[in-house]
Amino acid sequence: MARRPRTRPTLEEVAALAGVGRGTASRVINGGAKVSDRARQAVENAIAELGYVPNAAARALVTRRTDAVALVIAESEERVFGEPFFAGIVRGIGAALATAERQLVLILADARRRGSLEHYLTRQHVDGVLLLSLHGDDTLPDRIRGHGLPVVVGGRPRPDVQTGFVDVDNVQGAGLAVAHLVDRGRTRIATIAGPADMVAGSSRFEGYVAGLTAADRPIDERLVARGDFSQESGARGMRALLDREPAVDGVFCANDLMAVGALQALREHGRRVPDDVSVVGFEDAPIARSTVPPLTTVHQSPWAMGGEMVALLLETMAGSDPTPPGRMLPTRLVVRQSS
Amino acid sequence: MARRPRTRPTLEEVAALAGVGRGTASRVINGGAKVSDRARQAVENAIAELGYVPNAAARALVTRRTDAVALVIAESEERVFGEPFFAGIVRGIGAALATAERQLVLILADARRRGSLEHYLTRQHVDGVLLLSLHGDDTLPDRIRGHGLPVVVGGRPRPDVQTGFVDVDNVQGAGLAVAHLVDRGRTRIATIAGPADMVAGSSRFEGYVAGLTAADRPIDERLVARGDFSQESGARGMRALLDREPAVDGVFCANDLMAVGALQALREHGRRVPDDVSVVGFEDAPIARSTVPPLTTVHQSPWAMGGEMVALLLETMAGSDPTPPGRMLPTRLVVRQSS
DNA sequence: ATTAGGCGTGGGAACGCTCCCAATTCTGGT
DNA sequence: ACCAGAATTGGGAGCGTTCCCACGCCTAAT
Repeated sequence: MARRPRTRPTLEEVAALAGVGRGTASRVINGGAKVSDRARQAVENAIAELGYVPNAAARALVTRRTDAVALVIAESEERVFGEPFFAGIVRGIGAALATAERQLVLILADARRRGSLEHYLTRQHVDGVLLLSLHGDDTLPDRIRGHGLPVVVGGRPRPDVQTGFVDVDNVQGAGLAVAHLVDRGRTRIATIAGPADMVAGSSRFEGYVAGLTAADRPIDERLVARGDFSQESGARGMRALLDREPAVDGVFCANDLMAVGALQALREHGRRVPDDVSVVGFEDAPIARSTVPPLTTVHQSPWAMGGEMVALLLETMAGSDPTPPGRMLPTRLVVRQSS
Repeated sequence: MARRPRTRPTLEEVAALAGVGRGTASRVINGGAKVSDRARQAVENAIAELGYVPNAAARALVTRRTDAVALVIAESEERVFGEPFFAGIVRGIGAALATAERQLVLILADARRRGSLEHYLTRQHVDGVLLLSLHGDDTLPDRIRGHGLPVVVGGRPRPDVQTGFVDVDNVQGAGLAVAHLVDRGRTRIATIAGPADMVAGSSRFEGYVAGLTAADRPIDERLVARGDFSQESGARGMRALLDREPAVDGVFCANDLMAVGALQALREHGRRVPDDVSVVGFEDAPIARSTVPPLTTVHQSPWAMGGEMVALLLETMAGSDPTPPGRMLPTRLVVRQSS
C-alpha cells in the first residue's frame, strides 16, 4: 500500500485497478450483496494497494445522509463540561457513535448563536441531533423536530415537549437507597431533597416517599430538608434535621455533594457515621470514593446513558417511532462505609 | 419564510425564484464580489423566502474542503474529559471554530480504534486536526501530517515531532511563582516538582530554578521534592521537605492538587499558612478557590489555549507555515491567601 | 439442442454545488 | 451615434458516489 499520489484515489481508479466496473467496486464496499468472490477479492486488493478512502461528501450527496450526528450542548452551562457526569455521557455517546460508524459533530451553542444553530441543524448537515442539558423551559427540541430531524434529549424535557429522551430512573434509585436504610435497621430515615423544580430533585424525593411507604413507614415532615444540590446546602440541611429530630439515624441525600455536606455537619455534631447515622448519596460521583467514610450511594452510569441516547436516536432515524418515546435507565446501589 | 416543502430547496430553485442564474446566486452566497445590488437583493429575498440552506456535501465535493476540523482526544485518558482544564480547552476550541464557521468533529479515539482513526483522518473528511493529550511517545501527529493534513497539538509534543503545538509557558509561570515568594520575603523556598518525564513537570521545575537564579538564590537539593501531580504525593513531598529542612518558609508546587496535599501536611505539622509557610500552586484549578486558606496559584487559561490552537491550525490550513511552529501562552499569578 | 430464469456486471444518470468561460449589458470616451 | 472595454451574468462541466436498469453468461429444465 502506501504509495500516495498527489490526489486521493477514486472509486473509478480502484475499479480500474481491480479490472471491474465502478458498480461492482461500489457493491463490494457497501452492501456487498451479489458480488462474486473473485471480484470481491480483486477489489479489496485494489483498495488496500491504493489506500482508498471513500469520499464522504460524494456519498452524502447522493445518499442524502451524512452519517453524522450533532451533539448540542447549551454552552451557557459553563459547568456542564467539567462535570464528571456529563463527561461520562459524552464518552458514552462517542463510543456508541464510533461503533455505529457515525461522526460526532460537537456543537457548543451559546445563547447568542441560537439563531444560526437552528439554521445549521438541517438534514443538509447531520442526520440526527442529541441534546444535552438544555434549559428546562426550552422548546428547541420541538423546533428541531419541526425541521424533520430526529432528536433525543438527555435528561427529561418538560412534559409538553414531544421528544425522545433518556434519563436516569431517579424514583427507582431513591427507592433503592431508602430500602437499604430500612434494611440496615434505621428507624428515623430523613432526606435532604433537591430543588423541587428540577426533575432530579422532585423525582428523587418521590422515590424517597415511595420507599418509605413501601416499608410501611410514615412520612414525617420534620425528617425532610431541602437543599440545592450544593455541598453547603447539604450541611445546612443536615444541621436542620439534627435540630428538628436529634434521633435521626439515616439520611438519604439527593446527590453526593449534599451528602458530603451532611457528613461534615454530622462530624461537627459529633455523630459517628455509620454507627450513629447512616448516610446515602445519589450519583456515585468520583468524590463518593474519597469521603470519610467512603459514601454509599446510588450509582448511575453516564456512559450507559450516552449509549442509550445514541441507540434511541438511531432507532428514530431508522424510522421506527419508538414507544414509549423515552427510556429510564436503572440505577444500582453501591454500598460503601457510610451506611 | 417557513413553508417547508418535502425536499429542501436547491440553489437552482433559489436562482429561479430570484430570476437570476445559478452562478449569480452562488456568487451572492459566497464571495459576493461582482454582483449588482439588484441581483443581490433578489437572491437574498429568495433565500429567506425558501429558507435555503446550502448543502454542505455538494459544496465539499467540488471545493475539496469540508470546513470541518477534527478534535482527537486519546480516549485512554479516561480522566481527560472530567478535568476542568481540558473541558476549558474544548470550550475554547468550540468557540473559536464557531467563529470561523468550521464544524467540530469530536473523535474519542480509544487505543483499539487507532487503525481506523488514521484511516479516517484524510482530506476526504476534515480539513485539519487538533490533537489533545496524546501520550508522550506518540508519533501520531507526524503520521497525520504525512497524509497531508495540518495538525496542531495541545501541549508540547516530544521534541523530535515536527508539529505545530500550543502550550502554556510553564517556565515563565513557575518563575512568576518563585518571584512572588521572593517578594514575600521568603528565604527558604522549596518546590514539589512533577514527574521529570512530563513536559509540565520538567519545565515547571526549570522555571523554579530560573526564578531562584534570577533572585540570586542558590539551588538547594534539600529543598526539592518530587511528586506525581497527585494530592497524596504532594502531602508526602511536603513531609519530606519539612523533615529535611524544618526552616522551609515557601513552597512552589508544580500543580494545585499537590499544593492541596502540601497544605494538608503543613496543617498536620502545625505550620500556619501563610504565616509560617507560603504555598503557591500551578493551574488555578477550581479547587484552588476552596482550599483553606484559598490557594495562590499560577493561572493558565484553557480557553485561550483552545482558541490559540484553532488560530494556529487555521493559519496552517491557509498555507502559511507559521514560524515558530509552536506558541507558548503566558500565565499570570493569582494571589490568594496562601502566600 | 433450445430457452427461461438467475446471477453478476457495467455504466448512465443524478445528487447540488462551484468554477470558469463565453455572452450580454453597460459605461464612457470620441 | 458608435465602439472599446469593463462589469455582470448565465449556464456547461465536473466533483466522486450510489442507484438502477439493461445486458451477458451460466445453469437447469424442456
